[in-house]
Amino acid sequence: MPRWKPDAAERLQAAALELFDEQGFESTTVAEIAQRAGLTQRTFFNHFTDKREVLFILSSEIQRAVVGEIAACDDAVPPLDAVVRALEVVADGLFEERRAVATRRHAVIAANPELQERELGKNAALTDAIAAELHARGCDPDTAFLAAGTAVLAQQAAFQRWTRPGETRTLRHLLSEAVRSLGTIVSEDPVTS
Amino acid sequence: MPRWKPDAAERLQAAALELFDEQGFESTTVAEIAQRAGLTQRTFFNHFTDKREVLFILSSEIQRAVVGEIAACDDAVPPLDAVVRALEVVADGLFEERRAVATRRHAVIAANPELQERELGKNAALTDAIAAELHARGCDPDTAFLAAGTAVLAQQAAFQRWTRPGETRTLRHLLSEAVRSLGTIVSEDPVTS
DNA sequence: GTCTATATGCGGATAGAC
DNA sequence: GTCTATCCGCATATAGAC
Repeated sequence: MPRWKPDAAERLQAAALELFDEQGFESTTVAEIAQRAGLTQRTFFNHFTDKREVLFILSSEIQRAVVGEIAACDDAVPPLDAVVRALEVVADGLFEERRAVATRRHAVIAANPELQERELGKNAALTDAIAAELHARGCDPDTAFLAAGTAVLAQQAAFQRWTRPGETRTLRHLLSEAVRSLGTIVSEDPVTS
Repeated sequence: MPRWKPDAAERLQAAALELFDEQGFESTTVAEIAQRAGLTQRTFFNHFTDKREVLFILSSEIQRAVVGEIAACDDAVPPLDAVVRALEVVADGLFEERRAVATRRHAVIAANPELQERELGKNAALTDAIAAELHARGCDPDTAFLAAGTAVLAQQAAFQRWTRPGETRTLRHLLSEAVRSLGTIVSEDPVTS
């Protein structure tokens, strides 16, 4: 019998999500979150550097997974395709089973500018990490940045749809659809043809 | 004879840029900036909501200009092309003559995470404004978001090059080049073909 | 607890426009 | 004269460093 219940970070995230949903991000204190999770404020700050960070518990894991998938991909695969395939694998492996939580989380973030800023930072970090991996695969830096940015943009669009109430299609499906839309949009541009 | 010298905001920005360049963003106080501009700390905060904002004095003007250009564009022009044309006009009209300042500004921002976060926010706001204008022109919201995001991504890549020491090509030229690169990257993706 | 810096609220002064 | 824009002074809340 363990001395403490496991998954402290996950329980803190669940408690935080509930409280942010009920009373808003700003008017919720870290002490409240810890109490609802059956832990102390000190434990909260042991797991997260600040109050916002409790909503981004999966970010680093996602980033590692995506970069790993790209690294494992055959070098002959063109850059954007490599990134999109990686995002699809991660969509199935990490996102699909968490749709309900992701939707509530998305709503909380949409309601608070501070959290939106943090999310933009996470997306930028993901883009940079992907670009670095593409560069390591032999891409020139500019192409790497554009391919990474394009893929993350498609991911954002897909994620936005995926968390809309009533939407039932998988994130993988919506991601493919977003990439196809991008193809249409770009090929319609006279400068590119 | 005016009671005060004109262009208080511009003088504050110039003073701030010098000081941030000399001693860094964090170790420069608002009082110092105001003093170098011949003004007081209170006046600084009358013009800018916080210390970072002094480096983003042109953002709202750029956003208005871009959105205006898109609105003025013929409805038959496809969405991405409309945005790219608008960015090219703004590149010539607002950026090209400020290359030296923009380069120093870019270096200061690159050296500070807080400023990078603010810049990401400005880019996201620009993307949203562009997407809203495209939507008003009849685009569906998803296409609008993707087209706006794509254009802003190309703009970011072009801007990054434009502010590299030794680079002499115009921002308009680099922007066209980035859009062409995007075309290649996306068309090489099997999902889109 | 003190010191420094950021940021805000409120009032007040003056020049130019009407 | 009144109104508005612009700027200054003072007080203060807040947060972090020491």
